[in-house]
Order: sequence, then structure tokens, then C-alpha cells
Amino acid sequence: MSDSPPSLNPVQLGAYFDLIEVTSLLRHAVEQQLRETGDLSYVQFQLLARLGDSPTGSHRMTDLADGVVYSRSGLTYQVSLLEKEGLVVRAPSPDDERGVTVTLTGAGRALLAKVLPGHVEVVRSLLFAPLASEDVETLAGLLAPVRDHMRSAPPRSAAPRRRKGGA
Amino acid sequence: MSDSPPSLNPVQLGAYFDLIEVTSLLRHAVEQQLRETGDLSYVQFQLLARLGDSPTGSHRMTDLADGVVYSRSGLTYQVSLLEKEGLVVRAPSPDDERGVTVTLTGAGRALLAKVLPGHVEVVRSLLFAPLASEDVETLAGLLAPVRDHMRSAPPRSAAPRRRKGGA
DNA sequence: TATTGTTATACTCTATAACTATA
DNA sequence: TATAGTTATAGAGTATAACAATA
Repeated sequence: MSDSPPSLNPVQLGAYFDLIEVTSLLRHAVEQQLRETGDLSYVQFQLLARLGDSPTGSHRMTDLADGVVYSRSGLTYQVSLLEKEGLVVRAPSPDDERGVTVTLTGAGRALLAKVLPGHVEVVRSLLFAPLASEDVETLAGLLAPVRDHMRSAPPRSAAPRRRKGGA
Repeated sequence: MSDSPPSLNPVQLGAYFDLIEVTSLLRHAVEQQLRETGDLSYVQFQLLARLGDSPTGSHRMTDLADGVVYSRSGLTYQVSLLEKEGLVVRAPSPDDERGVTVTLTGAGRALLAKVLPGHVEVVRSLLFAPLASEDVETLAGLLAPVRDHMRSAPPRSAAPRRRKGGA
């Protein structure tokens, strides 16, 4: 009962709220830009961007699912949409017949290129504008360990069951 | 098209990606906890929490809409759900007959109390665990100006200098 | 038997537009 | 006319579970 403090301290609370609000607003703005410029949802953009980052322009479904956080069926749905638009192609993986390799098409790459500058501009003007470059470094330095920590403690086990003393 | 640099610098890019990933994972974990513990969506929790913060336990619809980013109809929808569950009550605002005042019920307050410790625990274990307390202060200090900046530059005008004829 | 991916389905959420009523 | 809120509706997105094919 008393092993779980009822609240975060004020600084933590502020940081948490601001984090939520900042990313919520940023996300909103970015989604609007992506929708207007390329008729893409954020998830779709993330998928294209991830493929674009790859030297081969392709990834297996599983890899994509790992990167973007949701279910396999959701991924299939989104990739189907992208394929319908001609932005990606699906083909059986050469090494593993069960697998499916998704590859960015020329059109996909073009759309990515079309959308990217505006995307960057939104992020810069909203997120980075009020920060000095050393602030950005500091921020990056703070977020990296958090990200690593979260990755190693996956959301599946979301609510650590009162790990003290055990219930 | 040449006035907009094609990319952010690597540090900015890292900070941006980590920010997105961190909040995405955090959100996921928190939503799961809220769903399991109180059958609440994150938005619903935010609404209850906002009401709980108020000394009177109530807010006008407009105030709630300002805090949570959605459309008015979306807010009406969510508040209707909460009312159906007996967590809030709606009544005409005393001062302005057009307005509606939403008030937290005892059940709403109880649910909030039931859900809060686990919520806090998730945030602490996922977000704050890897950070020293001075790191948290630094983080808060960085996010506050960004939040202020974003608030003053609302998402409606998301993409600065955007073309006409979109949408 | 475990893994990869798809399908079918059901449900939640969100936005737009039309509408009512008060200011 | 402008503002506060609701309703109707329509569409997108997501998760779950059952399924087929390969390892």
C-alpha cells in the first residue's frame, strides 16, 4: 500500500507533462504537414523513412514491426496501403521463404524527398527554434539513455507489478 | 524549394528520433496500464486528471478543449463516455447559459485515485529511472521553453509558408 | 512446434459539417 | 453575428484471433 508513492515530485511532474504536451503538439503539426504535402500518415511516413534509411531500400516485415511499435496486422495493413499507392513493393525474402521483404520504389523515394524538407522545417521551427545548439546536445544526451532503458524494458510488461516486495 | 535545408544535423536528428521513440513507448506503456487498471484511454485519463486538478473538480468544456488538443465534437464524445460511466456530470454553466460545466463525481475521483499510483509508477520506472535528479531538472528546463514556444506558435499554422490549394 | 505474415472482424477514436441555443 | 456545445456521419487506424505456409 505504502510502497508506491502517490506522486512524482514537482520537477518530474513538470518534465513529464511538458514532454507529453510538446510531443503531442509536434506530432500534430508534423501529421498535418505530411497529410497536406504527401497524403501520408505519420506511421506511413515512418515506414517510408525507415526504408529510405536502409542502403538497399528494403526491410523485412519483422524489422519494420520492431521499429514501429504496433501489431503485425497493423503493419500489414499500412504496408498494403503503401503498396497500393505504388510507394513500396513486397516480395518473398530470398533467404527465408516465410519472410516478406518490403522495398521502396522510385515513387516512394520521390515522395519521401518531396515530403522531407517540409517535415524538417516543421521540426526545426517548432522543436529546435527555441533551443541553442548546446541545448540540443544536452537534450540528445538525456534522451538517449532513456530510450535505451525503455528498449530494454519493453512495453509488454508495461506495469511493473510493484516490483518491491512483490504483490 | 531551395530555402529549406534538406536535413537536420545529426544531433538534432538523434534528439528528434529519440524524443518520438521515447514518448511513443511511454505512451504505449501508460495506455496499457490505464486500460488494465481503470479501463480508461489516455485522453479520458487526461480529462479526469485535469478535472481532479481543479479545486472545484470542474471545468467548462471549452477549458477542457484547450488543454486536450482535440476537436469539440471529440471532446463531447469523450465526456459523454465518461458521463455514461458515472465519472463526471454535466450541467449548464451558471454564468453563461451557453456553456456546460463538467464536474468530477465521487466515482470519478475514486477511479482517478485507483489509477494514479500505477500511472506514476510506469512513468517513474520508464522515464525517470535512468535519470539523475539533476538530469530531470535539466530536462524540465529544456522542455519548458519549447512548450512555451509551441503554444505561441499553434499547430494550425504548422508548416510556415505553406502553399495554397492543399487540403 | 515455432515463426512469418495475412485476413476477417470488431471496435475506438477523430474530424467535418450541420444544427440548436445563447450572447 | 459570434460563440458554446451537440449530433450525425464517415473514415482511418488498431488489436485480436484464426489461418496458411515455411523453418
